[in-house]
Amino acid sequence: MFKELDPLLHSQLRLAIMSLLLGLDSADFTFLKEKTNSTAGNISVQLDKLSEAGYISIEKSFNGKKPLTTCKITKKGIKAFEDYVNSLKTYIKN
Amino acid sequence: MFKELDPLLHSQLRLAIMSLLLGLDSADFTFLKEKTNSTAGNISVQLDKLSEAGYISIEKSFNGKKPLTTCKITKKGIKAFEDYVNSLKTYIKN
DNA sequence: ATAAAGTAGTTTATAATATAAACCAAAATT
DNA sequence: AATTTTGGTTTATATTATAAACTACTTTAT
Repeated sequence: MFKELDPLLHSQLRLAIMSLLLGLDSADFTFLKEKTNSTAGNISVQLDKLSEAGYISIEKSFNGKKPLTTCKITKKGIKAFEDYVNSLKTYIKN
Repeated sequence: MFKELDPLLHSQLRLAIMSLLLGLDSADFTFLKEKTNSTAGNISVQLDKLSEAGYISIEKSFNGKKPLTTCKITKKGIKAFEDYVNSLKTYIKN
């Protein structure tokens, strides 16, 4: 009947992050922070969780002298997102 | 960009309950418990929350000698569900 | 040159949530 | 009459989301 909803994706902020990353080659910390209208702390925590799950990859470098955190969605992440959306449909369709 | 997700509906079990109620005239406690594959305690708590928010109405009666808790979705609940689905679409549509 | 403000984050604390476990009362079963 | 089942509620616990506080540096103003 109802499919399980991956708890890692069933979170407003993490879902927003994944949704953004799905449409882009990559995105940096500040971009995600602005687009999601969230706080740095919250973003930081959620990126870690997504990264630990293997849903995104994170690269830390420097943009000139400033730290730069770049995120990409992984294949596993794309799959998880698609599965999540499919599961969701068992709740909201019709 | 992303719309807020009503935290009351952004919960697997409450969403399942609402989804069920949306398609029925009414449903009783046991039915909801079985269809959602959840525990009585969890159902009880979530029904209270939905009821307090005015998303459902709860009627307690007896079926012969057995207690019977009957739930109906309210107009407010239907509206909230629709809004939730629309908000959700800002995250999952491509 | 140095103080103040801004950037790009991380870590820690707190409040809210979901969930399960324990419990209760009555009814049905053995 | 003791045990199990039914239909729940209440309480406890573990997880989560979120914000607040902090770090480390850079840029800007004085």
